Amino acid sequence: MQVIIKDDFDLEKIMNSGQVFRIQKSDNDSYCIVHQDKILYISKDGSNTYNVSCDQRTWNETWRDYFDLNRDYSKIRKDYAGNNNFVDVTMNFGQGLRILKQDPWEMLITFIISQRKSMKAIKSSIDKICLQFGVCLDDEIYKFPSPQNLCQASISEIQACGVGYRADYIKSAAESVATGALDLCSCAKKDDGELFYELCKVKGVGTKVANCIMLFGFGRVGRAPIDVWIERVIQDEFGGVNPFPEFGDVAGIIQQYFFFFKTQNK
DNA sequence: GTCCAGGGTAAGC
DNA sequence: GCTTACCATGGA
Repeated sequence: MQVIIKDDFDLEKIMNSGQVFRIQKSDNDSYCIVHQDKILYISKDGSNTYNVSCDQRTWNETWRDYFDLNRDYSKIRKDYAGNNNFVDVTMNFGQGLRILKQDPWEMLITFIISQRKSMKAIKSSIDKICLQFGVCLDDEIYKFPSPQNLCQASISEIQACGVGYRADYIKSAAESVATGALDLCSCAKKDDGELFYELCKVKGVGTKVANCIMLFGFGRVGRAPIDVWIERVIQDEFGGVNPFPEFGDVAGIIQQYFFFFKTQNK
């Protein structure tokens, strides 16, 4: 089937923006994306036209939301252009980026793993976890393991995926979600403050990781995670003053332009 | 071998 | 409230 996407949409940039670790690029410029129990193969076929492997209904009900296609990113770039050179440069450089709305449970584990790890090392660990504990969906493509799958694993089995001391955190988080002590479904209805508070109760989840889970798993695009790269931006480009409050309810999107620019131009 | 990575926890103050 | 030592491991 074919779909038309007119707004900012660059899968290569999205794949390399540090928010998603479950996109694989194949030789023929086709991307394979795993989301929950679904696989999407998508490739460009014209300026605004894409070939997708799903039907219209699945596209509308699953992937439009996943790609955040109801938000006008070009308008956001236009709204914030012309005030600050660094903002202009990074928005231009990152044109095509979007904030994906991924599975909250997967984001919880993914960003617990992310602490003090490079993006490549994160992807390597996620791949191993899916291979070890996830269900096989298709040829060599594995679902991210469920909370039940993961809390049945031993600490040493989890550690074998290269996560080091984070294995304790992962096990504990999986137990919280599996037992219902942490209900991610009801979390989706909470406001930002309450959701942040709930996530920070999980061992291994602090301010930065909680904001990543909110931004990439709950679509809370007002949240701007501050990691080592963004901290450098604040020091080098804004004189040590956190600029994100001025970007209001799209601070997380601006943050993503900054992060992508910095990590691609190191 | 050395340094850094999308940080957090617990102890100490 | 704010510092600081420590945490395992992969990748450059």
